[in-house]
Amino acid sequence: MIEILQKSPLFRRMDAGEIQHILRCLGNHRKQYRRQEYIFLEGEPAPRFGILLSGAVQIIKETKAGGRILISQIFPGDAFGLSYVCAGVSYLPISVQAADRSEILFIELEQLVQTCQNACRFHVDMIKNALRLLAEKNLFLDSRLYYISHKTIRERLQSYLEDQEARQGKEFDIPLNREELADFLCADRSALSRELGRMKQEGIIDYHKNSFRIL
Amino acid sequence: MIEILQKSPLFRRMDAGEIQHILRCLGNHRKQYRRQEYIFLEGEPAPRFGILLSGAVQIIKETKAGGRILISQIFPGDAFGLSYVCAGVSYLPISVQAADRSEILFIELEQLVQTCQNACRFHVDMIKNALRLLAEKNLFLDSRLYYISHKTIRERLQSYLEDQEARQGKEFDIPLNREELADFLCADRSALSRELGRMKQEGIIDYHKNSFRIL
DNA sequence: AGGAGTCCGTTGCATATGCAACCATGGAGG
DNA sequence: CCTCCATGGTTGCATATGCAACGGACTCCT
Repeated sequence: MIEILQKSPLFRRMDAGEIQHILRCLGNHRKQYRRQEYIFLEGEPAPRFGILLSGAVQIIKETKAGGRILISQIFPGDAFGLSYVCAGVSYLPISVQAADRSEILFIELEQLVQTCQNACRFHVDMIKNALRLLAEKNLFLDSRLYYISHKTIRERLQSYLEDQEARQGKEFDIPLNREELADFLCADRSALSRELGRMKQEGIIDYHKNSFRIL
Repeated sequence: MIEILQKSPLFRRMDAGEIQHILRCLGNHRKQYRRQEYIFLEGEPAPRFGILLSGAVQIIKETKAGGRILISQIFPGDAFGLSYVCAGVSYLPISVQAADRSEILFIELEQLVQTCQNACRFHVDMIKNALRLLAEKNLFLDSRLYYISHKTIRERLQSYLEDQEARQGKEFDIPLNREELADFLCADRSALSRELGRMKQEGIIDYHKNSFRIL
């Protein structure tokens, strides 16, 4: 368990001893779930968030039509529900379900922000980590919105690829396959493929598999 | 100044005396800017965030083509740059410019999260407020992304309107005019108007000005 | 009254894109 | 070697939508 938490962004830069220590302040409230079991249910309030210790869980949304939309997948070490807890929502707009037998560590907002009686200085680090987590998600959503806000697939691709170039350099790999990229940019896979072909044809970009270059 | 801060989400639920007190811990670092002057410049690191005390500032992004995209407008009491600071970015992807003569209160991350020497308990409140701010923005972006991820304007409208209905009830007003709604949903104003007309025609919805109802 | 400005609906047209279907390639595993 | 499966490129077609232009209703100001 400590090894998992060391990889968790919420416990970033903490060693095993520090985590041991802070776990006592946090209450160490753990629970096991069976496959398919609901962890949070749409419509509930959100008094605590979770950290997945083992297994796999999914954030899902049930549509009016009865369908289920997969919002995101959570892997061991990841936190989920943090935004809802920090925003203090009284009605969860999504459900969280175990995709496998899973173990969850639950943390309450008060436990996170209160400087504990033990006056442990790691609290400050963990608060910083929580702020970082929310802020990074924010920037990620911001950038995605920025890409999608362009009306044509070509413009979406260009804004995305320019961003990747700025981060990784002249020749860069993208971490998504074609289908994932199409989903990410809210476009049809075949239409995206077509547009990529055209752009290569016109000499705007060059690519091979997942390696790209803007010309 | 205290009156402005009382309206600021970062100082939520604090009275004038508490704000006075916490300001001393925060350093009270203020600065005046003239119209057009840059407050943060694209490419800089982000060591501190700002709270607008008076005036107006804009978040802008310069495009490759030399154009300027207005990302968002900041009004007195609002914080800006918080996400970049909390995420610890070393390269700001946007610029912040004064749209009017403005006064800014600057706060550093360390000042926000460190329990101050004065051991003032308001720190905990402020940290909660910062978490809430980031989390709420998160949920806002999430919902917008959810609307936009639908491929047709009709579906975008439906998901948006259903959400508003869930929040406000059977008959609800939307806070955006047609042009703002079109921008928000990343659609063309005339196309959106056309689709609204069709939906009313088909008896799916009814509306008059900004008052809507789903049938 | 007249003029300017804002907001919103309407329409004709070109086209970008979703959709469905099919094929090619390459890797994994028997 | 063969089969199965995942990935991704291609294409025909219908249509949703961006774009540009215009007109009506309304407010505000002189």
